[in-house]
Amino acid sequence: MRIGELAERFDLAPHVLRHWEAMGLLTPAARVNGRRRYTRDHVVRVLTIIRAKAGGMSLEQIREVLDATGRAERRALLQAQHAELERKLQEIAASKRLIEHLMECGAEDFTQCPDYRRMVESATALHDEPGDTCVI
Amino acid sequence: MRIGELAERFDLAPHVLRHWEAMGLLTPAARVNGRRRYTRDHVVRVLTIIRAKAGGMSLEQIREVLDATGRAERRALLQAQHAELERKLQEIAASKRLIEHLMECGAEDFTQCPDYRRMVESATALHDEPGDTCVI
DNA sequence: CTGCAAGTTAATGTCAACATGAGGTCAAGC
DNA sequence: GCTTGACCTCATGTTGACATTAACTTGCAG
Repeated sequence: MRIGELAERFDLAPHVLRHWEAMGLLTPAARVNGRRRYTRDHVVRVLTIIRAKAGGMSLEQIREVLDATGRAERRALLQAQHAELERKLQEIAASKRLIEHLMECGAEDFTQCPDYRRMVESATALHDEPGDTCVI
Repeated sequence: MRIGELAERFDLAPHVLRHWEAMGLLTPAARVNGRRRYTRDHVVRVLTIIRAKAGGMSLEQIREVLDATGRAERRALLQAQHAELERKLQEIAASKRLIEHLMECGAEDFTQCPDYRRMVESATALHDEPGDTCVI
């Protein structure tokens, strides 16, 4: 399988696969006259990379997981990533609820809506000292 | 309220607020001897920006929503953003399920696990033509 | 044999969202 | 009057994940 075929299969540009290779994520099975050749296993690997990216991992993080030797090491990395995903889920759910309210509320200047202020406050970690004089 | 105080309140660097201003997201209420002055309303605005960023919006998108005049225009923007958040939720949930399986599975080379291959396939939009000879 | 599409490396450009640094201003405290 | 610290503008640097371009080689059709 040549680079063009593999790239087209996932609607990627070939240089993306070369980039991933340069980043240490995807080493071709062989070279034929200098051209890269890939196998079925590489298809799974590319799928894995795409899925991991969709979950918000950086190429560096993906490389760590793919390179991890042994179950223990990989488990630790995955644990961290799992927690991170859970955090993101909460974060996005909060933003979503906020938007739902904004659409219902319909006040001309939504920053003046007391409901909105309450939601924003509760959804954001405040670094206020307790007893601060400026009450938002 | 000076820029340093507002920034510290959210654990931001002052130059971040200046950057947001340069991007058209946050205009100070006034200037005193050239120094920016902010009000309580700006606190809400900063919170809004932070929350929107946490939801994955770009500064440009945030500016559009904040600048939107009229309920209709804002509603349209929010609708789009709401759909986008829903998509992200699904995406992240899929990645999370994948990771959960990886942690349970524990095969030495997880890319060989048939369960894994099935999950990755189902979780990724494939651009294969039906009847393609290479069956992953 | 001649083209041409697809591959190669290497260098450089892009984009967003800041970060950093230079050089200057301003009010307060000693 | 002099220092200190927070502020100012303007310019340039950084990061991650590519995108683009240049200049070259190779595989295959006609």
